[in-house]
Amino acid sequence: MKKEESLLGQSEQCECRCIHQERVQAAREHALPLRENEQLADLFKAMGDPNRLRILRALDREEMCVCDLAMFVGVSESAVSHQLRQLRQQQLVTNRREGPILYYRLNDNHVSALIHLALEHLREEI
Amino acid sequence: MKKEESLLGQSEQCECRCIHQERVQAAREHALPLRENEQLADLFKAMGDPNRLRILRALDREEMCVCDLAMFVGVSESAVSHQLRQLRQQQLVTNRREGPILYYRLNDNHVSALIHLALEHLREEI
DNA sequence: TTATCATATGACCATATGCTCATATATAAA
DNA sequence: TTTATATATGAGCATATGGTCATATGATAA
Repeated sequence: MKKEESLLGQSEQCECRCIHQERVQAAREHALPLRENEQLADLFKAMGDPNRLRILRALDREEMCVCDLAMFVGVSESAVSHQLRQLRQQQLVTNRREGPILYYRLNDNHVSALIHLALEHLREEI
Repeated sequence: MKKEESLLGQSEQCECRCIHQERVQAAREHALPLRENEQLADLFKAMGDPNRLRILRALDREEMCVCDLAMFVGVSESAVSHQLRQLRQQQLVTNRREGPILYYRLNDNHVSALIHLALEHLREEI
């Protein structure tokens, strides 16, 4: 995780046999900033777990509280709470408090759109 | 990974305190089949690594061979090859052989669309 | 055939992940 | 205040993941 292209400046020659230097160069110019790339990966990673994905799908319909989600997913409330934290950190869900109960919902419609697009990909490919 | 809702049939009472049974029930009816949910998670997971994401972004422009990608990402060709295998398994990339060289490219435009949508989400949220 | 190049694959290891359990916090009721 | 409810959080552990190294494969050249 720490071996970045720090030492591979744009004009350096590589010791490895690299076939298309121009393409590598072009790819570098087109690449996302390190930090943004990392954030993007974190976003996909947050969606890349079966239980978190179930949670997102459930919240795509209506808001639910933690114990509902725990029962739906079939794991402990603590486990769901840990998962929800990751989803919150990636701005995938938000909540609203009603007394002692927190109602979770999707943060915006990008989430829904991402899932639907991915499902399309999945269903086309086979 | 093996504790599924196998024991939580639709009509059973839960021992845990669950507030909105109807919502849980509705979420169950709306839920994806286990296998499809798993596949969907695998797809997002494949996109949820910084180096694999860089590879996908690079291939979004033009096809590249393994050693190009290795140089671009800044890891060994072996590492890239391992990553490409995951991307192939998720149908995110394909390749074409030209002599001894394999040229990789994105499999379809869903991939590109997913990345752009996720980037939108990222950029809006802050 | 042998040698070489481009890539793939398996074993291994350090780190990351997801869960459980115990505990902490926050709100509401008694 | 004390008690209960709903959720959050930290530690610890088993498994998953991503990299390296060594080796295998597949294509081309000699």
